[in-house]
Amino acid sequence: MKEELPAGLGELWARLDEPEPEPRNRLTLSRVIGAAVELADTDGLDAVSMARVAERLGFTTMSLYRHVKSKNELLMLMLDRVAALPRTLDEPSDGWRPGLERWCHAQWEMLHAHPWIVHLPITGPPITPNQLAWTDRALHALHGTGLSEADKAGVVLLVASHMHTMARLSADLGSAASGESIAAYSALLGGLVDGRRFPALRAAIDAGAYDYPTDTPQDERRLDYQFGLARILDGVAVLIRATGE
Amino acid sequence: MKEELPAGLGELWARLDEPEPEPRNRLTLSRVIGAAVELADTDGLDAVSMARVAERLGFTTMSLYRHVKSKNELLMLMLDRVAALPRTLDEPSDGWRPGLERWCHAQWEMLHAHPWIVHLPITGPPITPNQLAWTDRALHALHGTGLSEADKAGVVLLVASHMHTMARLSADLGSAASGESIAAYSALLGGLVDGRRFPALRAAIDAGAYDYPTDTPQDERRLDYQFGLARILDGVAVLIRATGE
DNA sequence: TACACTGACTATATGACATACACTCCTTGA
DNA sequence: TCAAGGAGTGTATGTCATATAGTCAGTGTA
Repeated sequence: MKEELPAGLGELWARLDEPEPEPRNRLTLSRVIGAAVELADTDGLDAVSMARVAERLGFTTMSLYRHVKSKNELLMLMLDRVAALPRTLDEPSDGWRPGLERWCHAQWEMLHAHPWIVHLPITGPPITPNQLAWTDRALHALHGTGLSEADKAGVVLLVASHMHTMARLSADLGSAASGESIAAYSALLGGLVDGRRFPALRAAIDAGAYDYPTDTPQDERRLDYQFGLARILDGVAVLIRATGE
Repeated sequence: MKEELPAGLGELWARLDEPEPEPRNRLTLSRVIGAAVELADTDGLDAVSMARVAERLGFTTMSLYRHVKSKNELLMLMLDRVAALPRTLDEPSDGWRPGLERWCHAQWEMLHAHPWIVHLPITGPPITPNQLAWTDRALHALHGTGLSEADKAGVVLLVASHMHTMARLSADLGSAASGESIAAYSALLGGLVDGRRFPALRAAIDAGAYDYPTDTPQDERRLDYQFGLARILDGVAVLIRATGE
């Protein structure tokens, strides 16, 4: 959770673009990142320790530090590795709203392919090339709306935050695996909430507003981001209309 | 980040309500929580280790485990301790929107009084009494809008998530203390972003959309949650209007 | 051919951390 | 008076990131 704003960043990105020099049995930055990502994908972010990454590559723990300044840097590089912009986003959209919706869908796909992303102890703003690319695409989608640049930036932050939050919720619910604990939670909540202390909440629970569908297959049981996104975009539409007047 | 859904929860809440039995020099659950909260308030969440909490109380590390099952449980109790509903929210509001806005303001105050809240490694849904109370108040604010219970729940989740996200951003930016690194980031961003690769982002930066006001006093330099909230509530208004038809 | 240098990896060590486990008392109730 | 249990202690284990000091093979220079 400690944060040092990095110094030689450009240098780091340059190193990323270098081709693999000698494909011998040598350790490379790319291999380190790859192993770490694999670990996170299969066993979660907690499984990513310097020791385990090194072991998977057949080297000693400390060898990683030849290629990476700290574990924090490795985590940042993992994010960048995985956050490549999909082709889909290059096609032109008809209007800002479909554009942003497509952007969100792509973001959602990425966040679900690598659920550990939302658990990265990242503090501070995005600075990796791929992250900047995502931001650029979202801003681009708002081109022609008449919004000020500051408003565009605000909208992008809002939308991106929403996706991030929902993905995190979804990942947490999903990793409380097999749905059992979800059902358990529903029951727990139902039993815990006293109608006298919490009448509004009680009513919502009784109406089934907090039931998660436990019968749907594992993959579908993602939390839905659409509802919130629709509200947000409706609100953005209001702003755009007001700006145009 | 590992999650076990707790067993004897009701029992735990009951223990919270018990009056302090003997105010001698004994360790109590309440004192443990209090010391932990003080530590987090002054030195951040990372400073909260079982060892340091115990030291502050003049006991050994292991003594804490007599009152708390795990550090995770302690973190949950810290949150509950600090998340008491303020009186303000009891007064009636004229309409759902002012009601939600008041709710958000109160939430913002709380999150800023204890910035570590947003860094709690909480996975899974809220279950402490005070958290439920907050949810209940928010749902209550939407009473009379004609929304379905499920929609109300969706709106509350959306609004609460937004506050949480903005508080987190604000805390992170604030803890990169003294504003220096914020300015440093602005400069870094400005230098890093290539106008050919990221034209939309470049335009936004050049328009000052990503400048943080470094001249405002420390306390005011909080990230603003109002912009996003206004968009969200505008969107909710659209939904309410559509529902009423 | 000799040698020093360098870059890549290893070995070992440190200090923080959560927490298991086995105790030592002191208080309380019978 | 004594047994029992509760409260707190002491010690130990395993994991973690990472500092520091090697080791060793290959390379360029004399």
